[in-house]
Amino acid sequence: MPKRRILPYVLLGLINNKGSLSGYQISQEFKNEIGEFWHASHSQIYPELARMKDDGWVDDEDDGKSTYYLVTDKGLKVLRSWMAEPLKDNEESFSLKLYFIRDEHDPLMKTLIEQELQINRDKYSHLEDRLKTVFVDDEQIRNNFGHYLILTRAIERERNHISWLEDKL
Amino acid sequence: MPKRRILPYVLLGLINNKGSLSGYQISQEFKNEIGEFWHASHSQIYPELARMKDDGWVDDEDDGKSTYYLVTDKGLKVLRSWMAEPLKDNEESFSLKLYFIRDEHDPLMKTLIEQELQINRDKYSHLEDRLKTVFVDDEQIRNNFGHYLILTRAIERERNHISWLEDKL
DNA sequence: CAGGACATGTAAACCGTTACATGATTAA
DNA sequence: TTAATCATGTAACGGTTTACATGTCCTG
Repeated sequence: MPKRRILPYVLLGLINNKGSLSGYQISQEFKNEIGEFWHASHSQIYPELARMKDDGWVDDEDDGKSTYYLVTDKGLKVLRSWMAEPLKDNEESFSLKLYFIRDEHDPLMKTLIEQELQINRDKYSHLEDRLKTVFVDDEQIRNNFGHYLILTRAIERERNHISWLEDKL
Repeated sequence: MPKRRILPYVLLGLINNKGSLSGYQISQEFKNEIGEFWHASHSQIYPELARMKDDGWVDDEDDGKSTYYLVTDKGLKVLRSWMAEPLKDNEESFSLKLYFIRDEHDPLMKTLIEQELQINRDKYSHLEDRLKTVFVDDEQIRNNFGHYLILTRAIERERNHISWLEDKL
């Protein structure tokens, strides 16, 4: 399977979050929190917006200074359908999709958190197994100390993430 | 500046950790913990190993079945020099470099943790500032609930990471 | 003896960054 | 008035993935 292009969904989500945005404004958005999970340079953004307009996902309004884009009904459907797709293994998708939820009571939120919880519980138990099988004795730890550290760190990170997710449910 | 190629350093670090590895074994390694931070497919690994051999970073030994690679003195210097470079903003480099530290008492460990701590304290205070400026009232939170969640989650993640780093020092 | 794992290699496609360009507006 | 920011666009380059290829070895 080809690597899933998610840039168009990110753009849809950003525009939808703010109501309307210009290409330049989108490029500025990536300096904020969204930039923790995704980034795109202006040379990607402008052509992508043009393609999205061709596909009828967005409309544009030009005020003479900038071209502002708005999500169409079709675009909103595309966005929601992407957001409703089951999460894959990567945490970025979870964060991105969560970021694009505006309404406190959107039912998608619970689904997302439950999916992420499942993924992370599996990962957690996998990491614990690895710790037990790879580091059977102290010598293993002493001779691969960095590996030991990042593994225990990963376990602690998962634990922290899981308890946050449980708390939000 | 061109995007820094770190694949050769990752290969050096992996081979150095295990003593010797074949291309195939390296591709399998990415299924383990290292895969959390970096991945490469075999179509990248084999040509890269050939280049590294040309550059004298590794030697190879063929047992008829597989070609095993070993880090040369020159390769070890290259690896250590990369590991000693100041960390940039991304956590992957920290994890990778830590992973490549075998000896519990390697002085590089303290330096790495201190650098990572500095980076994360800065990030933490930046995120706290963002929270204060973006979410000034409850209405902001209600209307951008996903954004609010991922921001508070990011803050909690940093807090957890920072206290782990402090603990290890 | 067939299917899966081992083992290595190259070519094409894809996606993203950097660099190259241009011009308007605004603040020092 | 000049440097920075706003604003948009395209071309070249580079790194990674996917697909195409091939052959061996081992296990059920």
